[in-house]
Amino acid sequence: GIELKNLNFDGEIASYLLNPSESKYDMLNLLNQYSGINTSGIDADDKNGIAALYVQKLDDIKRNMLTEINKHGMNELFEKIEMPLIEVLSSMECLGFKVDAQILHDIGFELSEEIDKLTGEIYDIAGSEFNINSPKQLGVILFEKLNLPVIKKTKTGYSTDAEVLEELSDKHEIVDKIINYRQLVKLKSTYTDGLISCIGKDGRIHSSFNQTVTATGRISSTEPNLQNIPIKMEQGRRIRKAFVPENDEYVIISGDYSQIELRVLAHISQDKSLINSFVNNEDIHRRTASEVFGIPMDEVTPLQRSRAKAVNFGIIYGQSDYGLSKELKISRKEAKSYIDNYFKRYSGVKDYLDSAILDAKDKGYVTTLMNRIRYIPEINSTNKNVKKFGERLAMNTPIQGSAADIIKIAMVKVYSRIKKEKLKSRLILQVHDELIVEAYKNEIDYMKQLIKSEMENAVKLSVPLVVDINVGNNWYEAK
DNA sequence: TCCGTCACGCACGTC
DNA sequence: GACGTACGTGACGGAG
Repeated sequence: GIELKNLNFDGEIASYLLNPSESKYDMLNLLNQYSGINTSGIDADDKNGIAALYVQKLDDIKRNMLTEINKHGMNELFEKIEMPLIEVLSSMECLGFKVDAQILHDIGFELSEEIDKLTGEIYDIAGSEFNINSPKQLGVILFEKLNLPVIKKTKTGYSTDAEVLEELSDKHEIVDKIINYRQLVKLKSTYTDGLISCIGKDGRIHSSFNQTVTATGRISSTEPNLQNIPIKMEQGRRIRKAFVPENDEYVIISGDYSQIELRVLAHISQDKSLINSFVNNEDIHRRTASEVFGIPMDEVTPLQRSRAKAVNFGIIYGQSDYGLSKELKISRKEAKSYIDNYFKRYSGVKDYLDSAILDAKDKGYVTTLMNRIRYIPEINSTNKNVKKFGERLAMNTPIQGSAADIIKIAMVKVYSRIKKEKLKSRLILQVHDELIVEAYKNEIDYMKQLIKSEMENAVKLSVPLVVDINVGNNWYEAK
């Protein structure tokens, strides 16, 4: 019942923009960095004293922070994006997402039955009962009792992750059952039972959205995390059927950016070929396959397209030939040839990625479209692995972070139009490249148009931004 | 000795 | 590349 008004400065957020890698933005920290006073004598447990001092020094802190923000050209990012976003996120938290507990219970019950059945079968095959959830105990069964080959080790013992199990699957009948068991237990514990326990008295789930957690500018979601609800596998995807509108006067509308990160890459690199692909609205992975494998677009096989897709992902992450070879289960040499071919055909991308690394080296940080910064100290490490990691950060952060800038702009615009036009529809969720609106039925067509145009026109790039809109009676259907 | 709390590593869900 | 959560495990400390 209380409306937030006249928010114009938030010290935590200002400080986050000045260094998004910091783990805490508490008052003692801010005093220490921006008030100009010496905080070494302050007792960290004296919360009241710190708060009093913070308020006393607030004018200085604010002025110093704004000076720094100004120096980095982040005025617009701060004033027009992050500050207005506070109210948007607050609204999304308060509204929440209605969840049908019965659907989750039903799915949970099915999962329990299957888990029990698998558990019995696994015990029978193993010849003994043990805790399948314990990697330690599972390791003993697989690698000591059944004598399966050890593929990989962790700090503490045998690795039993999905990649390892995949490789062992044709060596012993127990392995597939364990893979299956793991999937089902994940669904049940995290998504069925986990989500049910988060449903509020109003029948809705109210996640927390944190604006100062990620180093790239993305927002994060906790208690529960609504940004990792299953979608890839049909079995898990059904969880989304439980996310429903308030009542039959509403529907769920989802608007998601098509290939936003590759479009951002096309824009910031100004690579001619990549820009051309998007301007001509081509199937981007098919085009990449055609370039990397040197064949016409209409001769690209499904396998080639899927490999090209992995190459595109790899480019965004700054992935090495080693990383790509593992991803595609091909030799390092073959992976290297894919990447080399890619950079030959998209030389603008290569030049840009090199320049991002140079930026990180001589300025110490990289920036996004809206001048958001991230320091990359790792890049000067004498440890080769740490240095390589820093290089990947330098390549990935401007891409991931610019995409985050763009959807934040869209969120502020969608939210303020809904508010100004007194619409009954409401923005309830963001999942990095997707916005979800609980839309009043009379407003469906209007909202589809509103979401699409505000998202697509959030910024002007050298390539079009394309948004796909879907409507349904639950989150599952709105895809 | 028992029990609760905590930090950590591992595994895995999303974009 | 960016996250958050569940679970098992081992260390720790207070209560009995």
